[in-house]
Amino acid sequence: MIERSHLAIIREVDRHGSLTAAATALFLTQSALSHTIKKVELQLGTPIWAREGRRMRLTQAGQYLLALANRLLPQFEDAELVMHDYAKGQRGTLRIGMECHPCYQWLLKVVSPYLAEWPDVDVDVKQRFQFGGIGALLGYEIDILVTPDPLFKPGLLFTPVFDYEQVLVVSSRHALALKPYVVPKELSDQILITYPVEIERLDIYNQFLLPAGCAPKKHKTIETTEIMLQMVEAGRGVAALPRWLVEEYAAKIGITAVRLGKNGIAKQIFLGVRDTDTSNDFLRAFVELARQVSF
Amino acid sequence: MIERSHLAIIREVDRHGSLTAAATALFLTQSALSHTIKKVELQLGTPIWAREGRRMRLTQAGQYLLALANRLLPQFEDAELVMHDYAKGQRGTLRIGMECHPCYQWLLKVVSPYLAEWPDVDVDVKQRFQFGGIGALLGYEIDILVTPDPLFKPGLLFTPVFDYEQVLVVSSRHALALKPYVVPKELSDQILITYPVEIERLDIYNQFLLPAGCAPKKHKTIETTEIMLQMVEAGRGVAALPRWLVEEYAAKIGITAVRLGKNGIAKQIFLGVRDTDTSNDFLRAFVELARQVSF
DNA sequence: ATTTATCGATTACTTTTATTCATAGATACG
DNA sequence: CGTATCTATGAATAAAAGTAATCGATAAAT
Repeated sequence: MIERSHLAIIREVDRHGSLTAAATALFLTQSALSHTIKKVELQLGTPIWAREGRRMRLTQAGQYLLALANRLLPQFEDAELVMHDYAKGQRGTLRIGMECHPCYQWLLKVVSPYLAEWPDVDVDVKQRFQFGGIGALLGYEIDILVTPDPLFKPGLLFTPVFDYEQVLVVSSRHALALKPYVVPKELSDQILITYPVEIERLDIYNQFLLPAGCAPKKHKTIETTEIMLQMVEAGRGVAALPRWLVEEYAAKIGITAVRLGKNGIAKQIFLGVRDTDTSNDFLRAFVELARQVSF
Repeated sequence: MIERSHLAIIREVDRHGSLTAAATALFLTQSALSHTIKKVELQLGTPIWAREGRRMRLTQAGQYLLALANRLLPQFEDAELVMHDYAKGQRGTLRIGMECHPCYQWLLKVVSPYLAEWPDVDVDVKQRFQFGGIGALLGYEIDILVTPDPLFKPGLLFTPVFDYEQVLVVSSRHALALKPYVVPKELSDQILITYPVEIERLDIYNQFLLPAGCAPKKHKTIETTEIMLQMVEAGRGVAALPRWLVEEYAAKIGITAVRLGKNGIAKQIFLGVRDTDTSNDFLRAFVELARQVSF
């Protein structure tokens, strides 16, 4: 078997020109190298060097191995640096799962400074999970889950990162735009636009319409926030989104936020992680940064 | 230090799904693997696997190492096959040096079947040497020297591979074309074309003109055999070449071979090798094939 | 629900391998 | 021609790798 150490010997002998010098560079005695070399040559069945007096000339086989050494050794050495980064918690891939459609806009604000602070950490964002966000977290599909619905399970740890109010978005020219708040039955003649997720995960149903026994005139689904808001602006329907998001867009397009019910719908976003990962520096740093950015 | 064996362990554990199975594949006990793994993880400072009950899941660091293993291990394994070929004398590069210009045509006839017989041997031909052909052989610049001038030195071994007659080539329409042979003074009014080498290495001078105290009217040098022969055909000069070479071209172009002197000039081509290389199979095979082809 | 089989970790012990020391033999250099 | 320097070698030793036996945990089978 050709070992890494054999390649290292071949490279150092070539670099320093003699066994003795190579031995010093490798922190070994000349005798140790001589023994090792003899064994390797015996085992390979072919000499690596041709002995000419006290000079050692690489044979063709030796030249082949030298080329191999110069190719492979740097890869070993690089891998060791990488492993050192992993060991220090400086390197890795942070796989973030999103169970909260509008949070994407918020996430971008966190990821941007995070990437600058952790140059050797890659960030990956996933939005679809076969067994739900919690399942993805437990199944190591993702490392952090961004969700409004924490599930306190053994092995998982949820941290609230920011609070917001879920509001109704309507066109600025809409009849409801001037109201201080809307009540459920006012949506009975409206077209409601939501993200394409199960109704149980839509707060406007859970916490607003269903308790009052109401339903919108029609329910449409749209993937992207931008298109959804343009539909709303055009008076083609109303939607429920975080207030901060609506206010951000309100500067650019004609939309208005209206409180849902007299007291509004208060929401909270959580970051979930596996508790085995709490010692991971770059993961903990992300959670920390997420909280800072949000206040 | 990451060793080849560590990469092998990571690959086998991944392949077989368990330490126990990997241990079997590596002809080791499960205990041995467990020990080695523990040591490596301790030394790297980061776990390679996350233990979940009796399951082992690769960490990100582990996945990095697995990728490294899949990249590097095949190169080790391939190198071992190559070394095996070297050991059996089946592989290598045969560096042939030529000190005999027209022999190039002959060499091609030998190399062609040789390459077919030794698929893992590369052939390289060199024609210019800083310290002469013998020097190139002794300095490991080449492995075989094709030369008409053997020099019996300790450490070198010369084998005659074929005999030929050096003849004068003239245009078929040339006055000398009909003679049974030429004498030196008949060249006094001729233009002599030779390869661009030292005069001492030109037999037509050494063995023909100089002993008789004669010289050609003019001496031109040309690198390539083909152009030289076309010049001869055009009546622009005469040249000295091996008879077999002239006869080969005589079928295509209008040239004729004429004996140099009453008895002609007999020549012999030798292959020279270092005596340390005589145990090299593919080198010995070349010398052998060269003799067979030439008879 | 309980037994059984399987897995990985651990401890103590054994074997193998790597390394060193001391030294011989060979070779280049002043 | 001696001297310094190089590689090779044998015996001794230090270090590493491996094994056997066994434990605790966990799936799978009954």
